Amino acid sequence: MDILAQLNPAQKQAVEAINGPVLILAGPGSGKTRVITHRIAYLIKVVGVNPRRILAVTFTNKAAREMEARLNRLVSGSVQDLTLGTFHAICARILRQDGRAIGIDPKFVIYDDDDQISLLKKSLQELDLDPKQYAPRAIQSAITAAKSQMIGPADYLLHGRSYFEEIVARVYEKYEALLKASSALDFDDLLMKAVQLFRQNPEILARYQSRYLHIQVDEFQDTNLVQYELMKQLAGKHRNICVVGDPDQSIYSWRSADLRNILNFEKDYPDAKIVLLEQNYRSTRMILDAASSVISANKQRKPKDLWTENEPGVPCAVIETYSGEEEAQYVVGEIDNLVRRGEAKPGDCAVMYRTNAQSRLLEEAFIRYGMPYKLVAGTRFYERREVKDIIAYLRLVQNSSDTVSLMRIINVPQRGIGQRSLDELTAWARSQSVPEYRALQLLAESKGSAADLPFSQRTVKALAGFAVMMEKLVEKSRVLNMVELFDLVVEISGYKQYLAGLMDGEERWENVLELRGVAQDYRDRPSGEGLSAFLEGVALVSDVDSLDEKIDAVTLITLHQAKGLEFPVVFMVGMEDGILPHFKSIDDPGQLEEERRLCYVGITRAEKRVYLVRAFRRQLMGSSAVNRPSRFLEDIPSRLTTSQSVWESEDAWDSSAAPAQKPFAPPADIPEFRPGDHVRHEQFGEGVVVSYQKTRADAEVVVAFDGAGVKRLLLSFAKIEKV
DNA sequence: CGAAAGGCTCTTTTT
DNA sequence: GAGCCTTTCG
Repeated sequence: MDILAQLNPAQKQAVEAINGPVLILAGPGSGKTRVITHRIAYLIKVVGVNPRRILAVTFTNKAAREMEARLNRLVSGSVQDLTLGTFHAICARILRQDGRAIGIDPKFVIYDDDDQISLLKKSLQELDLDPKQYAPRAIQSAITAAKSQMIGPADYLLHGRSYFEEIVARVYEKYEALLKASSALDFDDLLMKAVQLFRQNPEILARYQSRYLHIQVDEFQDTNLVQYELMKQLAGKHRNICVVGDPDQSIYSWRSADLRNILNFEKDYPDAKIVLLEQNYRSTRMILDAASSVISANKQRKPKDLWTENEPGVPCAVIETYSGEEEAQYVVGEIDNLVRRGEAKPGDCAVMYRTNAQSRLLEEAFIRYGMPYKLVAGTRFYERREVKDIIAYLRLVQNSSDTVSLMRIINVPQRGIGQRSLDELTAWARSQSVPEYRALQLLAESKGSAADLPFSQRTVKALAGFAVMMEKLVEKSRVLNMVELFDLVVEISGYKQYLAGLMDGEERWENVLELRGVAQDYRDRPSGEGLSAFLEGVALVSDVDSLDEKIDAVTLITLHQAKGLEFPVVFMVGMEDGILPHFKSIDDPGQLEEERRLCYVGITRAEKRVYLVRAFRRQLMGSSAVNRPSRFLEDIPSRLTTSQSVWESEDAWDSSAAPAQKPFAPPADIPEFRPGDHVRHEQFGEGVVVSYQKTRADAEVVVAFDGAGVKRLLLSFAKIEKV
């Protein structure tokens, strides 16, 4: 196959420019992913570069997987030798490998947002500061911002000007000490420490530099300063670095993404070749024109000429409904219409919104209507309590210094270890200057002869019991595979029984089973390695990673998550001032421009149809508010739109009433299953039915597949047959 | 010690 | 309206 054959001249140029720095400015739908994959394929197949010597950075794990799949079609085999992943995943790998050089325990755990907050609260406590006066969230964002500029606690103190910053500096210092004591790194550390490692150890850097002959960075407009620094370090020797981005799609400045990276790239690499991809293959001309008219209202931008040979298509539908409920109902009803007319399948449609909170109304409408949907975040699987609990057990098995995990689960399920006992434990551990976990071990050893300890007999027993259980897990973890270890944890921690006694226990148990499905992917690895790979995997997933295109259901997704995706039909809801643009951004011109880019990203996801939907009034934070139409709507010339008002009524929609229109038509015969039935699915293979539940228009079945883990499937769309 | 109830605050986007 | 914290009672 000729790799260059199906590319336009600009794309071809981008693929062939393999020597030296390259900056590709790629408009939406311009075949960016195509260019990246073809470039890598070209390097491997035509130039003969060993895949081991190529590094490709993506924004999400999903993008990485997709790229891998596409590459496999272009150059079969050898793709697994590529280094491919997110900045965070790649840095984690580097630090496990070489972090020792700067004092990082190779068994470090990765702390997510939640863990960070817990640790910050603990820091405040130890410093005798009031968490009400100094909101952990605020401190966290200050620390994140500092870390993305590689400012450590000591530097922060020097920079600190306000009183708040002084406080932050103190907390920052304490927080770092606690991280260190827990052998933990937060997300920002992964990046920052990698840069630090390379700065302080030129010989280690040299190794990576020589290895990576070619470096490729996607979504460059959303990188921050540390990421850029890291990239520069790695490209230091060969200078074959290719970055792809679109300033108009920069929507992560709040996560310290810095558009200056694009400008600096041209400065740091004056010989950079710049390629513009301006032909759009995705959208109709109407959609592209509407998007262009929105984005051109931004002042801070280089004008760009996007064009397309696609047909004009239909105008964007601008819809006004009465309330948030009616908005959701309109969306479902309209999708139903499209499906009935044969214009689209549910899986062709996406509903996009600014804030996660907006998904609830939509979800309710989809459920009521019996329309299949998949929610991309919202559920936040890895943030669920039961999921985090089980992961905390496993983390503690791997790394006994992990205090945050220890404190999380020491009394879950209840073991009679209350707050007071914990305070005593912390105090005693400190007085003995040992970590909490070690203190537990000491207690377990001295059981009985512990008259001088500041604990009651009962407390000692409870604490020691926990320590003994954990020790058993640690011991077994050396011989068990990941699934066996998982099962053992759930069993001897008493977690299974604990859930069984809870009201929503069944639902939460299903989540535990789903996590077990993830563990199955690591079953075949050697014991210790399986555990650390599993923990790393679950620490660095993003919500879009779980999006499954193969399921024919409407996608519910935030505008941020939608970046990089495309759908034939896009509904953007909440097109109101205060929502998009968000009220927090309205007063700041810079932030307002980012909101506009967000709007642009949304519109440009669409291939055939765009609906811009708003509600006349809606419930916001409890009370009802009347919002003006989004100012971004004014930027779209009327020749590109059709407007319609579809008020159902002035009364709030009675949610208990039957749907106003006929429900989405399910296939006439829905097969029935029972738990325990053996079934086969065309993608997932064989498995056993865990549960079966009829809904109004469909049925949902949960199956534990032998290979693919536990899946929740809608029978009207998934093809399942009894074995 | 733990469960339940009541009161408080904040809601943007996420690797 | 949800989640988090504190208080209160058993």
